[in-house]
Amino acid sequence: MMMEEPTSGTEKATEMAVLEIEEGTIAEAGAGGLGNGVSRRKLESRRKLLAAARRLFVERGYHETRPQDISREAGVGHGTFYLHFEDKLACFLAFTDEAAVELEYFLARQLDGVASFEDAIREILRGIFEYSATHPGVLAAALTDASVLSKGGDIGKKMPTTRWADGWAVLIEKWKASGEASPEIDSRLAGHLIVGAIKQGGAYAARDHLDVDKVLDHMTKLFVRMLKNR
Amino acid sequence: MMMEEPTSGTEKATEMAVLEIEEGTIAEAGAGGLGNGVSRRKLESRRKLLAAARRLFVERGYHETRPQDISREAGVGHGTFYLHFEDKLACFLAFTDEAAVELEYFLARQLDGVASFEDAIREILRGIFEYSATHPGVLAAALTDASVLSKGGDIGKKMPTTRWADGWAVLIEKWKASGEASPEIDSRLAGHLIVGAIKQGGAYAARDHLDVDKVLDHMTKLFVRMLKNR
Amino acid sequence: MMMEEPTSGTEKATEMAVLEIEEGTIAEAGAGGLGNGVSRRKLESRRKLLAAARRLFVERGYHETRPQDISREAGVGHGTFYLHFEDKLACFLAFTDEAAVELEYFLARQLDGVASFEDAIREILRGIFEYSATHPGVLAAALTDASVLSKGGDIGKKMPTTRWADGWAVLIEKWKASGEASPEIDSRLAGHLIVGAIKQGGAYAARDHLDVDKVLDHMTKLFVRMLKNR
Amino acid sequence: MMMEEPTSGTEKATEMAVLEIEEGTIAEAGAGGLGNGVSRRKLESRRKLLAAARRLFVERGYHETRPQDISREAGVGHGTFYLHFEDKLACFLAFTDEAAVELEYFLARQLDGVASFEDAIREILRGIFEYSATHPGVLAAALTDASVLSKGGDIGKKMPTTRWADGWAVLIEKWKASGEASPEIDSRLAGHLIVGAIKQGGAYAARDHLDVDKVLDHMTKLFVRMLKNR
DNA sequence: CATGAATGAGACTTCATTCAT
DNA sequence: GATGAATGAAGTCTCATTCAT
Repeated sequence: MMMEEPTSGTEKATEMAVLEIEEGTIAEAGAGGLGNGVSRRKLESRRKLLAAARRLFVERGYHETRPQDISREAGVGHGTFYLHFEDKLACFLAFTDEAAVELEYFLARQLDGVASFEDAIREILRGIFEYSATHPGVLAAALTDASVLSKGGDIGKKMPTTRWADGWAVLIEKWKASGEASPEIDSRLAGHLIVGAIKQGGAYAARDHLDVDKVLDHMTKLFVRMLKNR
Repeated sequence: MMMEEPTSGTEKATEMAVLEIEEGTIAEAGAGGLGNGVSRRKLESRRKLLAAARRLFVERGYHETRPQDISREAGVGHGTFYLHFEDKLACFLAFTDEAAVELEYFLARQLDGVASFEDAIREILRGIFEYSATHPGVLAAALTDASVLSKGGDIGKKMPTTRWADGWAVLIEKWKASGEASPEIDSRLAGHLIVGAIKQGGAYAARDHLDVDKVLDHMTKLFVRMLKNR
Repeated sequence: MMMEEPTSGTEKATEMAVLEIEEGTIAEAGAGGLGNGVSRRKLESRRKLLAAARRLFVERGYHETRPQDISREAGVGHGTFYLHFEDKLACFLAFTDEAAVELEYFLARQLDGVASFEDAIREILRGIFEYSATHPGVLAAALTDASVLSKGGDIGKKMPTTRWADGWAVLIEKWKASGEASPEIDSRLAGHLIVGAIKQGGAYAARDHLDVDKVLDHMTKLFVRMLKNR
Repeated sequence: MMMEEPTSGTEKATEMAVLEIEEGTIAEAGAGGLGNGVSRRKLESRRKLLAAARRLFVERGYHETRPQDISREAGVGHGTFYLHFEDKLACFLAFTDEAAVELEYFLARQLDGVASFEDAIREILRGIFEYSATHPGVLAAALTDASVLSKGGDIGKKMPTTRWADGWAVLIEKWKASGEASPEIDSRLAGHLIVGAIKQGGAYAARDHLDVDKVLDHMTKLFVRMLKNR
């Protein structure tokens, strides 16, 4: 559910989300007539590269994907890759960011009009699982440990893991304020624990082909128990 | 224990365990002549290689550690590496197993005579944190995602992550039986969630230099809340 | 003295030399209306490119300077480079020619009204050293070995080295005719020796931060000794 | 005479000189039985690589010679190159050193029993020209400007140019002491001038196919005039 | 005429593994 | 059993040049 082969159905949603973002950018670029042609061409290349990168990073993982493969898959020259990304790592981080933005956008919808704390947790998890179902392997790939990416240690960029942990922390703070979550919880730590648990649990569920609904149910219950004010 | 898979009770505090075996060997050697000497030499090489591998895998990670480095660090010839390990991956898995065994042995002590469920969780976590303090980086390295290790996908071996998740599952089952943990918990899933949470939480705590005791306290509370029967 | 950072003082002289050529062109263009605008625009681009090329070839050397760098430094598009120069080598040779013309123009002034043979040598050297002081690195760059420039061997163009060696040969012939220089000297060979000596000596003086006046004095004496009729 | 096509006659002398040096090394290694086998194999590889490097650097120049070409020419694997040289530059410098040692050894013979200052100059030049005749292109290649070799500027190693300039400086000092050379000469500067002159003059003579004996004669005369005490 | 995105051959270097000694 | 020299496929990235806009 959270790993393995990329599907065809995937790309539609992906491209949609990406398009929306890019449309925004283009829209911002404004009414200019000339610049847009150039810009469009370059953006098109970048889009193709990023889509190819996503496919390959998901399918093969970071170390098994060569810039060359990405270029070929994207149907552009080898050099074009380096026109858009400083290096392989930058490309991976761009993929990772894209996935994060995409999931967050996805979740935002999921949470629309959700009232209770328990429902929110369930809907977020449901969103993640649905995203994982329609974008197989993307989350697993995007959550790749930063430590295996760079030679010199720190990357400097905020990886999705941290980003999402922070997101959870914000939510937990809100629930603490509303009295739904226990006031004694360290929300940042709890955020990290939850993200770690989701990552591991998702991988386990995918590997052993567990029933998604049951897992969702269970995880919801466990997280609620962990956080709920009593 | 001559080649291949590292052993069960063996690697106490690695070096200690090895010493014990060697003492055994030496004792045995008593009457023996040639064969034993050879065995000792081989074991000695393997021990040095494994110790070097651990140092380097911890310090630099899997991809940044080359068999040559391990051999040099161990003070043996490069070819010797392949007398003891089929390939680099096998060596890493041996390290990983060693660390798992070591931690389990460490935890076994920690749990001696612990009665209540809450105390058990606290003591296990305390054990993990203490082990991490005395063996910095080892757990993080040993928990390296299987997906970044091999080219062809599956490894076939049970990685520490799974192993420890199973361990937690067994404990949870026990606690369910004694009525301390909620009967409705899926212990295997919960085991994975906990391992993921510990991994992520530990990395977060280490990265941000959090106070270990506070983290320990918090994590204990959260896990207890998650599991406890009410 | 003969190397290092390009200065502002440089550009004035450069532009002057180039301007003279351009003025000719513009004058020729005469009454034309449209053509002139285009021509001016094109010349402007070429001038900017050449100035940028000089800065970069001096600062980084031939192999470390890419056409792209030159274009960016010149503030024109990358493609524009190839509108003005057949390839990178042609651009370098243009730079080299420009420097040669410039130095010759510079020296012509220096030699105005110099009578004796010894004074002439001293004034030429002084001119070279002054030029080097106000155009740091330009001569060193312009004297780059032809052999490191092209893949296929010969370049076909006369490089400054040869050009200047020929210049010295002409002078020496003159001095031979006037009885000041020894008649038995092979002036072409001597010209090359002198140019080689100046190049090497200048590099040495620059590298070791020698006192310019002393070096000038010494070199003058040595060359005079070498050539003088006795 | 000092450039262009490498010949067959070349290699014999080269290898001889190299062998002598290496025999010395091996001899030093002493009577050891075991180590020698290994050492011999490695030295053999290095010798083949260095011979290949010399051939290619001479024939094509530094920038047109790839490590890969050197390995193939030497009949060893690509990786072997990096077993012996840290990088391409290190290999070039090794070649350069070898040539310097070789020429110095060559010249030492030439100078045996030469008494007068004029004879010494003539014999040194004759030695250089003879070396150039039997090792075509080697000196021109070895005298490659340090500035075109490395990206970051300084190399740190003393190039043959400097080395030989220093050699001349020592000789000139000696001649000054014996009263043969003018006492007012700055020997270090003069050394550089002479090396530059020889380099340039040699290149000119080679390019224009001048008669070696005439050039030798002329250069001797000019240098003697330059240095002689009167 | 001007632009700058695109190109792809090819540069240098690394490293897991083998094999002669 | 031990050694370490040797291997060569593969990796990442550059850059002189072209060409669609």
